[in-house]
Amino acid sequence: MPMDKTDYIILEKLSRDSRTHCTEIAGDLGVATSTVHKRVNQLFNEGIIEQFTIVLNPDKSGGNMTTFIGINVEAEKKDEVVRVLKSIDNVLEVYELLEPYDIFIKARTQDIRELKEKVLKVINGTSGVLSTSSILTTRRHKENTCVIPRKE
Amino acid sequence: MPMDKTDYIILEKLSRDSRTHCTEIAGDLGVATSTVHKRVNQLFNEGIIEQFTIVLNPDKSGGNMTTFIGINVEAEKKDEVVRVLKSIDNVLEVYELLEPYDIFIKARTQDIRELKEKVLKVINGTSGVLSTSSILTTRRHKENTCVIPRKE
DNA sequence: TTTGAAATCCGAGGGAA
DNA sequence: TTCCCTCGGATTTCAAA
Repeated sequence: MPMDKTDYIILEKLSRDSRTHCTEIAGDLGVATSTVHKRVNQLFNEGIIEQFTIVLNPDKSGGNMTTFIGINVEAEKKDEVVRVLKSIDNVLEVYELLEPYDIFIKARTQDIRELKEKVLKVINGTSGVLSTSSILTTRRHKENTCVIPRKE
Repeated sequence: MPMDKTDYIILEKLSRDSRTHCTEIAGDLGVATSTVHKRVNQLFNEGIIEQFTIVLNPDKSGGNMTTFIGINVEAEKKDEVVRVLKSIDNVLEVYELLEPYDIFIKARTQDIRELKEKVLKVINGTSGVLSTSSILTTRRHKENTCVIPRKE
């Protein structure tokens, strides 16, 4: 079933603060609390909401160094390399692409030392990896998790 | 004040599901509910927890095409370009770096058409932008928001 | 700081429109 | 579907250790 304007508003509010009470959302929308409650459950059961989570401040927790790494691999070992990459905590994102790399990842570490120890060393020690190319960032200006759908 | 093991466990549980009841966490930890409640508030007030949010399934909401774009700009116009980039909904992340680009961004769109219309057109129409280089991805294997700190 | 109890408020489910 | 209502349970606060 397709989402309507009410769903978009719910998603937008939850995205801003997932602790927002159904009561409050219902008040803003002018509908019953139980209606919002059911909508949220539906959105979750349909998989539109993947999960409720928290965003940690990297400066104060796991580290604030972001590095993007392009990886070229032997074609037949790509799936295995992807599996290894996904298992590394410091590797937050893993993508497949056509060129100029086979795989592209985003790593988050405390510093260069941790990047080398926990990420690069593991990658370069993985069978099938031909080459890596790191793009080190110096500052993070924005980091959102998803595009909030427009309320058409 | 530094985080202890209890805090790490709370963060890990909330990260998995931010709707987890304080009661449940308290039960697992063997402490009082009010203790967990206070800890969570502290973590939030100290800014360690940046926000409570939801993760949307890109396939079913805003789009599932991820593109990384390297941008070179005139040095004196960098800040202004960053400001423009941050304001684009489809640009989820914005980083500064030294080389081979001045700015590196992650964009999320429904398709290539939207990428061109809502992202590339805007970027190339921004004063100070010298060149852009797009890395198109074909598949998303993993996408986490943050490294969950280890319970030392 | 943690706790335990008290009071308020919310979430969850069922039945009617 | 949405709404109303109610019960069980969670959140929140605070005094005491």
